[in-house]
Amino acid sequence: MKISTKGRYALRLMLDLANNHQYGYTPVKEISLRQDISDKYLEQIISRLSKAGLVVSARGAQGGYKLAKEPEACTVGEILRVLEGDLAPVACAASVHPASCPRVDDCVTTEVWRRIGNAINGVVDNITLADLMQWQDEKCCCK
Amino acid sequence: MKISTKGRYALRLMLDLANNHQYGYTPVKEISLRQDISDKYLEQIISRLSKAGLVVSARGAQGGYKLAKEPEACTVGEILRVLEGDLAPVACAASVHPASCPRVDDCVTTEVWRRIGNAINGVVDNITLADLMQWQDEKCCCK
DNA sequence: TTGAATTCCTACTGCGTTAGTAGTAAAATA
DNA sequence: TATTTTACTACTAACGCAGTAGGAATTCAA
Repeated sequence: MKISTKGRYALRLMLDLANNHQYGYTPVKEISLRQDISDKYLEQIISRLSKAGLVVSARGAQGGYKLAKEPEACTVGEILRVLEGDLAPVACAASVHPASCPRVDDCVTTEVWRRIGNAINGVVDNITLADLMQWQDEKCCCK
Repeated sequence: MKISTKGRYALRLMLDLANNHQYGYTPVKEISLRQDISDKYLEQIISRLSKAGLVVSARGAQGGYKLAKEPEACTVGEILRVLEGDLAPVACAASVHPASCPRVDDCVTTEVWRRIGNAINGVVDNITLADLMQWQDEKCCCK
């Protein structure tokens, strides 16, 4: 019941892009240095975020990646789902294509999984990158 | 971000015991037949529930397992934690022994994981086996 | 026009976890 | 004493995770 490094790194990556949003394209290598994550690994992750349309890329020198939309319009839920898939804790309770199960008729545990899934979605769909940036500032000020 | 078969089977197992609570001890083999899960595998699962004190066992003929407390006093959270461990989505946000992390000072994503964990706990700690039994009845009546 | 920077694509690998299977010892009952 | 049942532990096949590696394609700048 854990989120993989891909999902965790994706969030740090996107927050990094949000922090540098004003400077245009950011190369993966820079993020890699700042976040201390292998650039090759980050590449795989950001490539999926790119295909999902959450970031846009520019090749060649001076290229890199930037957020496809403003930080306040990008939710944690969108990001995590790209890397982790549906956030329901079991396949039969997925919110998009629930897996069919022979026991579905008399299985009441599904309701538990459904409620957990809803709770998770309720959290991640209501936090944006802008929120994370603000939390950062608040944390910073207290020091 | 999925719950393993151990966790899922554990819940079905405990619900089965709850349904048969009035009849005293239930042997694993019976549960295995009803739930269509390998008895040897169930044995491993129930053994952990037993060590955790959620069920009590009796060896020998006419033996088996039964719930250690009434269905209304046993929450889904207790059950899942025995098999899945802490339900926080990442180790650094665990509610009992959070893993320490070198980035903890400037890492704001922890707050996301903490909120997800709280949401999950909020759900599972407020559903008891008795609730599941009631949902079963309601489902049954509609048919 | 060449070299450097950068994304893009895909194959490979080590390792730990999951999902079981299997066998046997110990205890209790009838 | 035979049968039923838990208790314990070792084993294994398959899979997913985490990361490495290498090279092709594209773009910019000197």
